[in-house]
Amino acid sequence: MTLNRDGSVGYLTNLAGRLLVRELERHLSPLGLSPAHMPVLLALDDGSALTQKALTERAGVKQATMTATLTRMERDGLVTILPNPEDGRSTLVALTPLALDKIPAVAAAATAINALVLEQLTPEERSQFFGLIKRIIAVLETQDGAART
Amino acid sequence: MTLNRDGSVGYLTNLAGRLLVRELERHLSPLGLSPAHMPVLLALDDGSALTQKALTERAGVKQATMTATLTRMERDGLVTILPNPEDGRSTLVALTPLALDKIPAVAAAATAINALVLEQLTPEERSQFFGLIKRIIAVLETQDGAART
DNA sequence: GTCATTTACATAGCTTGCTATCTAAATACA
DNA sequence: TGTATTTAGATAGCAAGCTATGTAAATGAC
Repeated sequence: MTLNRDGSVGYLTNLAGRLLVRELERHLSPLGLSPAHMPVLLALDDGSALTQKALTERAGVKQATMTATLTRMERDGLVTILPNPEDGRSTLVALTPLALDKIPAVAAAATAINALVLEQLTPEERSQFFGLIKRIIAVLETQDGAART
Repeated sequence: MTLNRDGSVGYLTNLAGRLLVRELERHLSPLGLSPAHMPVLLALDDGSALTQKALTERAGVKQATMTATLTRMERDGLVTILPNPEDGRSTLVALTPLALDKIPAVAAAATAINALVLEQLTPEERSQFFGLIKRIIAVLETQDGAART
């Protein structure tokens, strides 16, 4: 093993990301929800409606991924997807009462996981971590945007 | 949006992880390789053979995930999977010459991505980041292990 | 006003992750 | 020795990520 994973930003960040998804999955599955639903739930938790495009941007996933996630959420009675009267190409997505009812429990799960991780860190370390990971995201988003050109 | 993603360890870490995978994918696809191959390639790059169990542990994925990845790699001529003469339950996995030939390019890709990200950070920030993410991983692995009980 | 381009979403097909469960070999122990 | 347990992989089935491509509506250029 020439390259070692202990010095690899990619390996470590990816592993941490997957472990966080597993943990969130454990909290959400009793609610009939899963991690990919989170950005949609949080964006629409005030009962508003957004286009698929807006949700795609907030979630940081590709458009086709969001279409698939929303299709499953509609199938499971979590969202309604209606034509946008202002633009025949787009749709407006809103949470159903079933999903809105679950919001408090979702918020509690998100808070609990954040706390589980952050309580290991001092306040200074927390802001270091947030600052560093956001800078890493910024570099990678630049690369990702450039690749699309 | 009651909870915001800017203060969510999960959202940010997961996003960074996915952006890193996308970047690695861009480097590896011209080689006929993909991100999930990396832990296998790095573990066996000296021509040695390891059991599937050992590879599973190094990659940090579940056993069934590794079986699927190795099956695809075998299909694509990247690994050989042979019965372990020492234990009839297990198998020994080794890279083929085709895969071994690609190792230098794989190492270059890994180094380039690491450098792309890390050159944005001061040496002190780099060690901060590694220290913090490893502590986060440690907490989550404890949770993950406990859930299996 | 018409045609080309752009935009929003849908669809197809793949990989990679997961859980749950099955089989067969090895190990433990009574 | 013989049965029970544990362990290593395989298999099935699903979710969620991706790329590439198709379709229909909106926009823009003339």
